[in-house]
Amino acid sequence: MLKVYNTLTKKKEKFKPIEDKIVKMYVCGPTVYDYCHIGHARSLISFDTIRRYLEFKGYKVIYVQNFTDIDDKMINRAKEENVAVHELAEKFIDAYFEDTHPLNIRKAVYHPRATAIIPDMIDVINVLLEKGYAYNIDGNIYFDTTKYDEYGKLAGFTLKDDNYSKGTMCKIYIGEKRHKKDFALWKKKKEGEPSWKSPWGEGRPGWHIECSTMCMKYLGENIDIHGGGQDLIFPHHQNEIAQSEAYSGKKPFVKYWLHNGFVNIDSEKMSKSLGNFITIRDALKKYPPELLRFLLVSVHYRNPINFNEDQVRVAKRTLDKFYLTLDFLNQYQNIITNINDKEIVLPIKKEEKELLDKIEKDFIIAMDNDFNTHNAMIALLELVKFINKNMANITFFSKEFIGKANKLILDFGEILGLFLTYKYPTKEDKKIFELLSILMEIRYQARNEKNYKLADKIRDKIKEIGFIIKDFKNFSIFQKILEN
RNA sequence: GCCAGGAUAGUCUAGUCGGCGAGGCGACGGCCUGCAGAGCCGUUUUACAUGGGUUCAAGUCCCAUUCCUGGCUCCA
Repeated sequence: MLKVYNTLTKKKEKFKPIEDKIVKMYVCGPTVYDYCHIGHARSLISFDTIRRYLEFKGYKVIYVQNFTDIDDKMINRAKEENVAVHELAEKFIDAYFEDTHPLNIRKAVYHPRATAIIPDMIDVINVLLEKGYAYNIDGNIYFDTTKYDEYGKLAGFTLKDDNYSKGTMCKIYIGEKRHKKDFALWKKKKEGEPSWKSPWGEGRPGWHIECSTMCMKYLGENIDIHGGGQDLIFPHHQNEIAQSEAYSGKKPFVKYWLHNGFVNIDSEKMSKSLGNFITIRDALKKYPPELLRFLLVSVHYRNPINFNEDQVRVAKRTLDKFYLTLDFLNQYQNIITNINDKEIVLPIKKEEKELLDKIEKDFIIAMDNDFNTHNAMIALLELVKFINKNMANITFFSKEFIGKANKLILDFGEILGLFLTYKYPTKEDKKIFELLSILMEIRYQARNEKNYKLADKIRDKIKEIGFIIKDFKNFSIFQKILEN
């Protein structure tokens, strides 16, 4: 039974999509005025993992993620760099895919851009005006939050208790808005800015309206999951709810609101304003992509994660344990053939069977509990430890166990977006594997004949190509050296 | 001020619709080893912010308090 924590109710709830077997899922994507940072990566990886798990549970997931390609930040940055806004967008949308691909973040079913749905947004705004939820002041259209009685329910406040004794709100410029929490649906054109024609004159959409419009256009007026970072709860998601429900008259707009926690750098929030952000691009120069994904997925998605060298080091050590297991399982056949002329096939042992069942059960229990990837990983780690522990004694395992253990780790690994190169080796990978296997066989013989000169030469040469060899008592394993 | 989340051994991270004390890292010791690297084992056990309360039983539930983080303003 899958349970998810819903920001709207602040409780874990049983997950039951509106339509059987189909999950309609929308995740807020980046504003494409800069490279994505590892905070984005965390959000994207969290929801990518959630998507993968839902698919594992048998749901068809319709996953939509937007690109915000028009807003103040876009306009300002374009001006600074002296390029057109759409050129800026092109550049960083391309960069988005370049950066997310190595992290095994799958593409959404739809990746709409705000500027591609301007007519749809205008339609939505029109209806809001007609229904009296919005007002027009000289070509600027605002949403009237006082007309929508549940305003604040996601963020945990009501307009009534909107008292701010400690300063923050005094700074807010209310301007022509009727209420300080009212927000722009449409902004009148300013000189030199991109603009579109509308019934209220030239202008451009406000920030929040694009997500509502896209949700409704691609998924419908009621969707199952809407995700994003915790910083989007207010005002962005709150405003989305208000305008969507006001538009359609159907509640709830979103059944489950899911929000991921922040990435902290040395215990401080990573943010653009603090300037302590690390782009995915820079991180990938320093760390292998799988290590990054592993690190980000090893913490529950709602908890804060502290990103520093120490954490990376710990993650690396743990990941190495997985690699050792996987390489062992993969090379098991070679190892066995080297050691024994003829194969000994033993039936799977009770202990092995029980362990596999337990791991599978634990993994699913963990993931069913609000996608607790941390515990899911601990379950897999238990299997890894069992294998690594008994590895030195090669005849310990039954062949059936080897196959099943390998499949289990790879299948579950795929849900976490890990170990995909083991599961889906390319033709090239397979050839390399065959070649290395031959070399390992030769080296094995050389070592048996105490011809260490040859054995070491092979080891050195293989290392130059990018593989290290680990010798155990009766056998050796080759491992790919991770590249950044 | 309001809202949300948190405080678990040297450190990081689980567990939180109650029922004998979790795991990783680090440290120390050992085993294995032609070399190298790695691996394995053991030790590091009055761990749950504080004070009350409920209970046969509380890290877990209730009340109060302290401190931390985030949001209330563009931000994943």
